[in-house]
Amino acid sequence: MTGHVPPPLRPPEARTTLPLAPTGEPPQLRADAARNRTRLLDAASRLLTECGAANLTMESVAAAAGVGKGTVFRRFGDRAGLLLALLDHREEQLQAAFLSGPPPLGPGAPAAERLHAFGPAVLRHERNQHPLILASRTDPLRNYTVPAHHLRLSHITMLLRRADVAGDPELLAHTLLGSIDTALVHHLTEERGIPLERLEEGWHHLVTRLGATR
Amino acid sequence: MTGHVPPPLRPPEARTTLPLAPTGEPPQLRADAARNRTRLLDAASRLLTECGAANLTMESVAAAAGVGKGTVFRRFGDRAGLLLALLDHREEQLQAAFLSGPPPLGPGAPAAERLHAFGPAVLRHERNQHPLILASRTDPLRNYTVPAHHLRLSHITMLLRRADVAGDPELLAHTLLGSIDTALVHHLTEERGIPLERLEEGWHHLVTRLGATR
DNA sequence: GACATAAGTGGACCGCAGTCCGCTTAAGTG
DNA sequence: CACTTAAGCGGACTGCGGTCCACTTATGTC
Repeated sequence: MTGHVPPPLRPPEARTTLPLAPTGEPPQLRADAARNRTRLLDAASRLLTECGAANLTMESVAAAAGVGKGTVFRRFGDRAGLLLALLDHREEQLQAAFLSGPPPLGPGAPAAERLHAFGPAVLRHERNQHPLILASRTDPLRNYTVPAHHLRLSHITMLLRRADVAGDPELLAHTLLGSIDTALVHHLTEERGIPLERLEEGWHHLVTRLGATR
Repeated sequence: MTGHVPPPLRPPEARTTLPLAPTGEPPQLRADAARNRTRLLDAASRLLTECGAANLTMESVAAAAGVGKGTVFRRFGDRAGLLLALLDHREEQLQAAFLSGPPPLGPGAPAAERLHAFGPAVLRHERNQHPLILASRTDPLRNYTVPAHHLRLSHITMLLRRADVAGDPELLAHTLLGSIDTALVHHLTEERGIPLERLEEGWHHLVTRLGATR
């Protein structure tokens, strides 16, 4: 979840040494690269609060971090990649909460309960990050390939199965996630003036209707 | 639905003449402007099939239509506006089908039937336009303000009410539309290899589960 | 410590979206 | 038809995302 290294560029490289830990890839950066990475993230996060997402240019981030523009792109691939990396840290907290946190969101509660708790948790988690999240959504398809989304999706799918909800679990999971998608939520709350509470009620109603009774 | 005139720029202009028809705005273009508009749309549509959406630049469209670049922007606002205008014509056919076409999609059938018919109709309508639709989605919020989306939304909302579906009709309508959103459908069919038929089944299941029995 | 090399760096460069503003022209008015 | 004016026009210009490649450097090896 953590290391965004879009251009791994490492050739297929048939492993000669057996992997001690089953790490998919070694995201280990060279010392200077790792230092520049954190510098860039710090600079970006500072500029973000100072100037807003709209005024955050790749060049300004590079300048603020004291590195060249090319370095930013090499590390994060593109602008969306940088913004996604900024979101990543926060996302880990949410993930920890639903993967291993206390019930009803975390394990320990019945699947239906966890399902009910999931929507409000996401809504509240993203509540203050709408601008950044929206700014990271340039390509409408990219969202589906982001690791964070994948994790949420498989989590919901798993809960739907465990709760014995009828229907296609994968499609239902997509639909559920779609109903609390940031863009939609932002539109409903900001443009239409619908309070978050009503969205939470909507989530509960939907989950109930799909057959996950509390 | 038809006239995209993003920069009307007409000042508040307290009407002195009473409007004979209650037209919100006069989208009537000057003769030369109207001619250039169709020229631009023709050129764009030609370039689109020849080079694909990705290679469609505003400058190339302008050149192909024999007008200046500024004219394209004045008429369509931005790139997305041009692409949306291209989609508009096709969209009208779909609208005609669910607003005044034959049942079960059009009026005449019970609301639940129409609801069931709506999903497959949209899926099939958009089937061949994914690239163009996706290319028009730059701003994740814009979709919600597009007239076509608004119309679909209020249509679904109306059907949900008439079918006496329990819950918040507006939120449910958003959720239903989200479940057949182009980006999602494209991802599921192209990336995940899920056939359209399965998506249609998913739609029927969802609508049924929400309480609209056939 | 000398060496090899893969990884990292930075800034010149490119293409395109979008803006600006002085010029042109369609279309009412008398 | 002469005149007025608001709408339209076009292309130079700006700013940013993204690419490229010659140069530098960290790191493992002997």
